[in-house]
Amino acid sequence: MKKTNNTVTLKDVAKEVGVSAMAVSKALNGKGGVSASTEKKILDAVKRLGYQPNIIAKSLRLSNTKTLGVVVSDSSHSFFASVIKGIEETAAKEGYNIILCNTDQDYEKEKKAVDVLISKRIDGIILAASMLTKESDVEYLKKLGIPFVFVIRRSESDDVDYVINDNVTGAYIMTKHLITPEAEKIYFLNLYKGSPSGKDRLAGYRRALKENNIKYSPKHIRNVKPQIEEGYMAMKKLLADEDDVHTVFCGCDVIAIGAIEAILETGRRVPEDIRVGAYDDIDFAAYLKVPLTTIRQPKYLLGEKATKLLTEKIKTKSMEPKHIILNPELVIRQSG
Amino acid sequence: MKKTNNTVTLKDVAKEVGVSAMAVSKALNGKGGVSASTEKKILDAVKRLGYQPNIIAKSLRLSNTKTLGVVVSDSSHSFFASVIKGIEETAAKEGYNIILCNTDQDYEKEKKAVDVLISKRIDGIILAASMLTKESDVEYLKKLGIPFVFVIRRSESDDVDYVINDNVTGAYIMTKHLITPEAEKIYFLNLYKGSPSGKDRLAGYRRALKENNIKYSPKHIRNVKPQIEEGYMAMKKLLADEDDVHTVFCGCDVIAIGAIEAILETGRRVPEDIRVGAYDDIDFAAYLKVPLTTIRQPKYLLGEKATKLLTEKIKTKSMEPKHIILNPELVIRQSG
DNA sequence: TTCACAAGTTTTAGCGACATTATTTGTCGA
DNA sequence: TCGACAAATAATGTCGCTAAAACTTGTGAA
Repeated sequence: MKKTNNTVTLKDVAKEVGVSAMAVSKALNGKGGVSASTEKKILDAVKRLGYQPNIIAKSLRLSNTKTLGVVVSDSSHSFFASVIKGIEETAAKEGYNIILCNTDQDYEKEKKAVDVLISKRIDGIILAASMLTKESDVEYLKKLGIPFVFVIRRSESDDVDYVINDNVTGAYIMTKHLITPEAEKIYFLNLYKGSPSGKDRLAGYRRALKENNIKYSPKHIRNVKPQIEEGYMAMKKLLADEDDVHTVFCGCDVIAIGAIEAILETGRRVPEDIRVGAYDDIDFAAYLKVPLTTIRQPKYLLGEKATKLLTEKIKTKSMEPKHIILNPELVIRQSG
Repeated sequence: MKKTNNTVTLKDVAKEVGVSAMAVSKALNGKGGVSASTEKKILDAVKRLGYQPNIIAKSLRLSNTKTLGVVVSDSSHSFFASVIKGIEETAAKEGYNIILCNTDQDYEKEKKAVDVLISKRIDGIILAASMLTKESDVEYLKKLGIPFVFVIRRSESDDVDYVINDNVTGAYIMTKHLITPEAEKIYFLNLYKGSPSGKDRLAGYRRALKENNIKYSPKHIRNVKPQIEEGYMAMKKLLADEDDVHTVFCGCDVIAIGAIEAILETGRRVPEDIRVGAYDDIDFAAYLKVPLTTIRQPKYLLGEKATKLLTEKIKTKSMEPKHIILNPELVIRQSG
């Protein structure tokens, strides 16, 4: 194949200066073994010719790509987008790029995404709000032979790395906050069934109920996908089914937005008629119709910590799994 | 270097089946030239050994990476995040991955990001809300020798590809909408100075004023960065400086959110005391304290069109630049 | 039977960088 | 002046893949 584009290679620089390709390589990587004078000449020529090293070739030779894979269900979701920002910026600081893949909460799509990333020989994977949370999925990931870290959502298995917020405590704090002498029951529009975060939040919710002698009933729980529309529908249905809805804990801010929309539509007020608690503290939480009382997850930090953990694993090739669990924080605004 | 990980290569598969590596390559790429029987044997072995082609090696050989670079000022910004989603999903459909880079609105950082992407031999670049809009920047990009497409924000030069919404018309429509018999002036918290989108929106704004015999004055214009905080501060200052603020056109939704916050804080009402128009129609625009009357940009579509344009350019190696200009749409809610 | 031809298959030759090994050069003491 | 040794530089081979060229077959017409 003929060289169509004007790409400058190591060899070109070498020829220009009148040295071997190896000398150029050494000079550029600062490994020594080159005299100061030739190094200067080489660096000059590099600048003059506008040489850009071909990282692909380097990757093949060195079998690392300085690239991380990031798999996420929906990169446009406000909360995820903030985490991704933390991932990207931290990765950049550590000398990595990220390849971003959306999975649409689709199990098969996520597996395919992982396979593609493996093909592209990324150095590690960050699974953000992954669906691959089962033991068997973790087995699958381990066989791939590259480090990976869960973030936002943990896996069922504890034998892997993850960075999450303390969902049990977060839900506990919020539930406790929502409990008042008058509140004899608290409805919970929890995350979708099977979500590990949802399970943890349920545990926190139940603990708070128990401590306050409120009877737990599965009838008060609904499972909802994290979309405004879904929150709206779920709330609509809840209001139609029950006539004692006065306190609702929503599994995430987005659900809460939909839920509040549904509540207001019926002429009821938030929080006067129905108090609504949420979870996440997305960027717009304070600017909504009813500013959300919610549990703040350190979004950016989640991404940052996950990335640092992953790059650390890549560097050290350490194997024992770490769990980083960040503290949630109650943010009281108006909704509850 | 010794092979540390258990990576399976073409050669391994070939040996397993008892054919040449070439045969395996052909079989996998469906190029023909392999008998049906050996093909079957090869495909079996591939599955059995769990072979994953090394795209890095393939890239080096074929000098394409099936990867696009996406450079954006802030990937967590709601509007940009939606565009990126469109980019990523479309890219995936076309068989590409994306490498995402944040630039923080920093000119130097953006240039560096482009250089890294070039080093990684991506097949094309999408510049989303880029700072590299000057003629000289375009020169620089062209010298790189790979196709690139601007999206969201165009460059000064018309000699490049871009996909934008019709900012002139959008601003015109909004301004016209804001003009009433009583409104004798319309303040404009426009995008930052030097932004091509800002210039276009200013043009649309002025056209609407002219058509309605309202005198244009630079005193009514402020330049604001697209952040809530900045919108808040700008509005605060505007209210302090002027006592005839009754209509404000904000350069984007995020600015409007901050501006409305500032207005409400002074005890004034939106839209009763001050009408606020915005631009973008971000995902949460309908759920804010004062649901935004705004100009809808087709977010996802911007990303989709830009990606299709870029992959098309890569495929055909066509050179003449295309401009895709999408229609903006007035969405009337409550703010104005 | 012989030969032309096509289909199937293997061989060769890189893509661009760098680790490793081989070679040249330069310096200095004896 | 010579040899020894270190420093600088060059040559070679490889990462895994595939385009192109070279080589085998097998088939059917002459």
